[in-house]
Amino acid sequence: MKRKITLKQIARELDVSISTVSKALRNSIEISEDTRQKVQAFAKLYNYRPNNIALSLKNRRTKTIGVIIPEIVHHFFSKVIQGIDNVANKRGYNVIVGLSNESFSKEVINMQMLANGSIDGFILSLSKETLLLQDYHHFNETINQGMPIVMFDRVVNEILCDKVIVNDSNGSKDAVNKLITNGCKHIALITTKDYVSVGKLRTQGYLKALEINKIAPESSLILKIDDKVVSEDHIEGIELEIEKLFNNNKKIDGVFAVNELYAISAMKVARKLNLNIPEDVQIIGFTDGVLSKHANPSLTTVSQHAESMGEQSAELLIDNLEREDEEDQYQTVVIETELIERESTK
Amino acid sequence: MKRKITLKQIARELDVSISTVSKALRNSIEISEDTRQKVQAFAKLYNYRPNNIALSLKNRRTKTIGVIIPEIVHHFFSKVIQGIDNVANKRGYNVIVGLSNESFSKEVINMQMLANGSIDGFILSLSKETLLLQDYHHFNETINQGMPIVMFDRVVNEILCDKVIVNDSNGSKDAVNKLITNGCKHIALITTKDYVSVGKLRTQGYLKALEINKIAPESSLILKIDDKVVSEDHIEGIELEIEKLFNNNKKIDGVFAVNELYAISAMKVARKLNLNIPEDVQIIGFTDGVLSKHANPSLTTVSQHAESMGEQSAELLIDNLEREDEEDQYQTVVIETELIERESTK
DNA sequence: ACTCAGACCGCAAACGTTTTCGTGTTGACA
DNA sequence: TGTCAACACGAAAACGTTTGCGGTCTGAGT
Repeated sequence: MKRKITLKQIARELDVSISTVSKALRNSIEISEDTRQKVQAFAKLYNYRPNNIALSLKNRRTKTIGVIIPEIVHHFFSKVIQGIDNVANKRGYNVIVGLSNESFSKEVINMQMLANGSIDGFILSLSKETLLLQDYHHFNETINQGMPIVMFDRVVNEILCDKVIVNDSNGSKDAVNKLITNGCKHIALITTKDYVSVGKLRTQGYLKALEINKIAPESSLILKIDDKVVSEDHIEGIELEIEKLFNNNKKIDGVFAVNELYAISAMKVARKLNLNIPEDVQIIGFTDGVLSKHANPSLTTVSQHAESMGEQSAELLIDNLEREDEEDQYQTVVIETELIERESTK
Repeated sequence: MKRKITLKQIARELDVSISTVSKALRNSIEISEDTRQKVQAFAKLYNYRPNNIALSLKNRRTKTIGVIIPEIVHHFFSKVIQGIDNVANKRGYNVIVGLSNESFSKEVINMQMLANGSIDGFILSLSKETLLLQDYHHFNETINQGMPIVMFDRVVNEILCDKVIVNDSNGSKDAVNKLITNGCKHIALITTKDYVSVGKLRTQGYLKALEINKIAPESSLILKIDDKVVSEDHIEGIELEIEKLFNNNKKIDGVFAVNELYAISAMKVARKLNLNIPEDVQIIGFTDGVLSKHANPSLTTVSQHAESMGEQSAELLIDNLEREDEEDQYQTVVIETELIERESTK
């Protein structure tokens, strides 16, 4: 088990100086053809590769970007990471991930761990707890230290940085519009509490669509679910709430849910109540995940183009990192959604 | 925008030497109470944190582990990453991910990028192409350079390193056994081509269960699907093959599929052919993902405890990294599966 | 007054690079 | 033979840490 070979070892072995080796490997004209060949041959033989850490220290850049997301076992977020990884690789960067688990303190800790030289910039989506507490000091601190941040999906206006968001309200509006043109008269909304920015925006889209179509919103048709907890675990609670919603509003003939899980749960409840989909009730979800695609019946849904979000976030960040002039002109990229029609609507 | 503060700056500001600052911050008794307080106060004020890269260079360890997986938009793999991240965080390590996209060359490139000092060790699962080509030189090279590797799930015997695998054959055997005790007489197997190690093992488990129950295997009941391509995209092809399987074997009353997608596809086909689940045909899948849980009917499945796999892989790697004696005694941890019974079986 | 032990602190090396600036050796040319 | 450019290479600094060692005080003990 031989350790990785260094410039110093090559130098000693070939009886030249370290600088000569370095220059020879970088094809400097300062070095004679002879020595250059000799060094390069030797380096190739021993499979020399410059030590990344040393380079990072010298260049004061790591060519690594840090990604912090609330959870990774989630179609949307993993798709975003895939997008990030695509362009990061293409542009010579590595990706290091941190999971906040929707917790404020883990988000802070993770950022501190990475902000001390390990990475050049952040791409992140805020944890629910952070959104709830509205404590954003850690973002401002890292930005003040000259480390750029790109926020995606769950963003917050108070922070000045690049952002990539989806047109949540428009997407929702279109979805609800679709339900209305499909003949739905009493459309329920299953959404999150308002502190989740995307939930709020999607709620607005729902209301907008009703307004346009001159339908009076009924508060009894709007169910705001509070899932501070990680979603996977308390589905039963969700289903219970949805069942109450249905039972209290027998005339519901359409459902718009702000995420996949809520939509699937609504489907399950509807089935339990012997409602046929899409004949008796039509359902549309948000986020085009694997569940929507393979559900039975498959779910009409609003696609957020997660991979594209990741790609654009990465481009934005790397552009910023490699920009010479220090002119920080932050931009917000808005990605349009797309309604993917499947079997849960007529 | 002030850059991150360094020891040198603190030293200059307080008119002491760099070493004094360093020692003061680490509470060395060499430094007087006075200066210690002064330095620490100043450091706290300016929110000093030691530069990670410099530390990595000095200590020749990065406290970072590299994870290379075939794809991340995949419940199993993301769950493994979550497990890895759990213990990595707990033990003070960061996680940097690389995606091979099931491609051999991307796997090699990714490993080379990370092996040059960026990380202390690897946790990885082989790409399908690597398994097909059987070219493992990159693993041996990194191991020879003193960088430990832990392989999980898709492993290969030729490489000497720690491994974490699931008891594929046993899990499959139990599943098929379950079908048999549930009354199934003609059980189909939907599996992968043999070069995928786990597919092969699960096939063996299927055969074993038949053997134990004195049922003669029929080759016409075994469907080996070749999906070199990333799975998401060509589901139609899969369904077509499965439909042929059903049509050619009208007496099929049980299906064991080596992954979730195949199982779901089988369900879809069965439904299309007006077969009731679980009355006419019972189905069991492998991998307890989100699809199985929320399918309709929900899918009985063999859980691999993905998160636990990730955790154990990380423990194994970090133990190895932090072990003083160089005694490499590689171990293979076998994780037992668990049959999770849901609605797709009686 | 001399010695000596602490107490307190700085120097310098080391980790592995890259790069600037020198320095010594050629050969050509006057 | 002396001068000077071209050529080939080395020394050293820098990135930001940690740490062994040596140095300079002060005060106490003889």
